[in-house]
Amino acid sequence: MMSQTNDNTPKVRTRFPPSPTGALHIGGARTALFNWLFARHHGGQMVMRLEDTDQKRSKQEYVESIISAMTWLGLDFDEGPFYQTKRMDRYKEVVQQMLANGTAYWCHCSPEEVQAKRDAAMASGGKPMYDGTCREKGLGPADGAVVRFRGPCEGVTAFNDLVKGPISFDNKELDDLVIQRSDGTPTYHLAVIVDDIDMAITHVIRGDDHVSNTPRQIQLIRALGMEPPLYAHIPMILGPDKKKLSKRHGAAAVIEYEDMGYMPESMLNALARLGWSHGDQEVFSRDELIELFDLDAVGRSAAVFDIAKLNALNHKYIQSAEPKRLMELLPPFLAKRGITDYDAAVLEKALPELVARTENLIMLAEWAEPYLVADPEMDPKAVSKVLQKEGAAQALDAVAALVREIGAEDTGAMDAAFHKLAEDMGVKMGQIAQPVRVALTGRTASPGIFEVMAILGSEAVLNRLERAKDFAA
RNA sequence: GUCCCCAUCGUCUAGCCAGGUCCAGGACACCGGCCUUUCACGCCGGCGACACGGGUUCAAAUCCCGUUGGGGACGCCA
Repeated sequence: MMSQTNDNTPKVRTRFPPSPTGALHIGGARTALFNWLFARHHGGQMVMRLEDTDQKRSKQEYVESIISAMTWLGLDFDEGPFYQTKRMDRYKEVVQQMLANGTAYWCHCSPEEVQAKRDAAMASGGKPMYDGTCREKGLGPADGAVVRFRGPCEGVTAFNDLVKGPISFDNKELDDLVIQRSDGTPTYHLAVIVDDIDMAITHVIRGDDHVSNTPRQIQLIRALGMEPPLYAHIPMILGPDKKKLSKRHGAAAVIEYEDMGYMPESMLNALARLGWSHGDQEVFSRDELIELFDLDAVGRSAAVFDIAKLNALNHKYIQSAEPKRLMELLPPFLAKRGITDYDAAVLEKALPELVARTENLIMLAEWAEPYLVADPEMDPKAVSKVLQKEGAAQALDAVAALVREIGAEDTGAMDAAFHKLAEDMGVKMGQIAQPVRVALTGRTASPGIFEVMAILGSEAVLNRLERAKDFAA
């Protein structure tokens, strides 16, 4: 159904049209992703458009934050960003055209009058709609007048939604909506359809909160003698309480996840799996997503965004990431811990031992710290629980001797030496390894002790062993 | 209120369109075990769902109707 089978079929062009009244949220990002994937999969294009006609709420800083969130996710666009506020003349022109061909009319009803009629309709059990008072009056422009669409009163407006299937609305349910405000600016519906047509959009992929907007937009487009694009309404994303995802649910802005230590590839993967699937596959690279994504595998029901799943994915991605990739993502997180000057070679050596233990970049930085600073902070609990125990000082001395003899870098030999030492001292491995671990890292948890020694190198190991004796009993 | 949409484990979902291979599969989470010098990783196992009621059919998670529940829309917001 979606494949482009003949040359007359226009090339796929999708659009992502956020209104710059806030940061890019999970839901918007998923919409952007689906539009982007669909366009990329079909070798088409995505255009970026900013629906900023609400000049009170739209801000340039939001434009920048939305685009930077998209950049973080790697969602680029082929055209734009276009600003609706820069296309006002065009919208006015279209309104004039509709006024001229009779598909729109001037309405002099005041907002208060209209609202009163709506309330009355609602009170008597009907749908709150404009009653068409000015529809046949043949009025002209006036102070405070708006322009309304002259919608069909009979029949149905139907469309075949690419994810939900056939949907139809009785035209009686649709009232004559305002297309131009009294200040001369266009309303949302008018601006959207003009843009979708002018920008040659072939597929409108958006949240299913727009389903009921669709018949009106189709009518508007037809009133201009044009054919509407195809529509695909994707299910909404809900919070854990099954309500529309919002700030109440904690981090909803995509960009916050960057600061929380998530890799963009994790986020992309998690977003893709919300409402879309490919059999039992859970992990997808960007390229796989492009290759496999299509609208027919998009589900119809709303999905709850589960942070635990994102965590699991992030863990997986960190674990399988190239050290190089991690090293380019890590500096900001290290800097937050005050670590700006460190030996990159040590970090690179440590990384493979650390990744299995962390599910985000914040944790990774935390785990990396003891290897990157000269005197890692000693956890008081670790000191009292391990270092200040009977035999800890002797173990430290014995290990120092081993290091001088074998060198901390020879993991295999050190392993053997530790076992022999434990046997000679008549203690369990843990009674040697734990004091050494605390001495070397300041903590009770770390990678394997031999790996830790190899990462640090003989010199640092000896220094730390010596230093730890001050803490030992 | 009216209209529209949706309904499989706690969560994301496969299966549904082309009914039997499904006493429903995977992933995350959770629980237990193994591994083990710590913390993890990993591995093995467990718990756990077709919203309800009718119908069609030899046979329904799959098709139809209804009920219930949820969501959305009904702006001179987008």
